[in-house]
Amino acid sequence: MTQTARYKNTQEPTATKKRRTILPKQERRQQLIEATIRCIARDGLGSTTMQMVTREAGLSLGIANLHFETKDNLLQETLRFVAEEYHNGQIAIMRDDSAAPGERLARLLDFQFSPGVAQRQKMAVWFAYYGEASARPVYQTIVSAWDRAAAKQLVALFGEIIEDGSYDNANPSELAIGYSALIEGLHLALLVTPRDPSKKRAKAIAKDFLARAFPHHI
Amino acid sequence: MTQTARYKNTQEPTATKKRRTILPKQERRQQLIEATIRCIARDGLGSTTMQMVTREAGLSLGIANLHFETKDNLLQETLRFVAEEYHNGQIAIMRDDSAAPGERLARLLDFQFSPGVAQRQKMAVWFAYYGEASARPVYQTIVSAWDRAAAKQLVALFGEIIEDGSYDNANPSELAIGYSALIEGLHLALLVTPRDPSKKRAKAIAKDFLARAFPHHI
DNA sequence: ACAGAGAATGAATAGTCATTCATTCTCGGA
DNA sequence: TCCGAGAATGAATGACTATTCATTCTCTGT
Repeated sequence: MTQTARYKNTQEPTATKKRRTILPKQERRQQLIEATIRCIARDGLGSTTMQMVTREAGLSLGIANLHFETKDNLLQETLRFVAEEYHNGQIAIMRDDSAAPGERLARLLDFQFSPGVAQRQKMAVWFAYYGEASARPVYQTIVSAWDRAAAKQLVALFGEIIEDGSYDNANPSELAIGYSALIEGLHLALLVTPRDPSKKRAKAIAKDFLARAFPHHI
Repeated sequence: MTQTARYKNTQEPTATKKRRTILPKQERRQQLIEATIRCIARDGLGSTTMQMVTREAGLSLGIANLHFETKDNLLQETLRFVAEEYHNGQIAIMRDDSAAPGERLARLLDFQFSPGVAQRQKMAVWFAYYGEASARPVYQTIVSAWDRAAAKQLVALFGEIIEDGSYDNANPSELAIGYSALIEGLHLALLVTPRDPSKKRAKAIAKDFLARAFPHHI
């Protein structure tokens, strides 16, 4: 077969053809990452295809390979984006010296159950990657770099609060691991059975954990 | 091409051919489910193929379809097996009337961090399915049926303990959701970064949660 | 107005995978 | 010993998918 027939113009007389748009690399990449997030949330990491992602973005099949080289790379960059967003937000709150420790703690709790973070789409992406983490060390690497930084900040914040309130019997790093695990577990519960607990109740449960540890601050 | 050449015996003169074994349906099914668990833990749910599972079981490619009809069904049965094992164990401990409530709680904690439950392989399978849960309602259905039963038992046990210890300010269902979430979060942490926290430390953190809620019982 | 730089497109390619089923093998009962 | 039921095998099939790249389109600079 020759190649002469490959590029016949198949535009339908009735269909209005979408105008091809050109954007800077960074904007296209972000657009594709956001389409990937929606696809993973809707169809799962395992059955997300390049076709689905590019169609979701309203672009052509080849575009993702043009900007990310491979599917694997697109998925890694998507995880990196979600992980950065979550951990940057947390760290910024915890590092804000203009607020008292108790205030920072309250803001952290708000953030962790805010619509931006605790939305179905983001949590679905988060746990889709965790699900593959045991088989794909690169996912662990991407997340754990950010995780360590956030964990360090949380230990520091808890340390301040413990000193401030003279809480005996309270080990900041044990409490920090416990609190982080509780938050992840509550997010998972929200993802799997969103009605029980509700987001509001999940937040109240996390608050209760903090109130038991730091009664004078909550 | 005719079919005459398809079934030539290709046995190598040097290779010893494995004898074909025949087993009852139930044993073959269990053998395949266990091979599936190992594959998911090693390679991830997304890249587990029928070829890998049957090879892992030391059997032929067609055997899984013979016993499970489809791959999808094999995966569902595998999840069902893991979910049943975990939740049955929990429920049996919580329902054991011969032990005092505090004793049952201690046994539950032991169980949740026992080698059988908190092993890498099982946790990997668990979270692999959670990762797809938002896209596959059938996974939610399988897990949540068992989850509800275990949650109910846990609320009952916490209720007994609260009454027994006259703990004020303690709501059994809020505490039960919190405790379950904490355990899941700790399991996730063990899966993603097994060294930090260690299994021992994770258990201590869960114990600390219980000690804060029920100081006279732990 | 126009050229050319490079962004975007999508048909074709090459590879992988679940599933089927003709055939082979095993074993318990006759 | 031999037969038939049905368990097991694995080559072939058909469907699907990541990636490539020849071609088309858009826009900037002259």
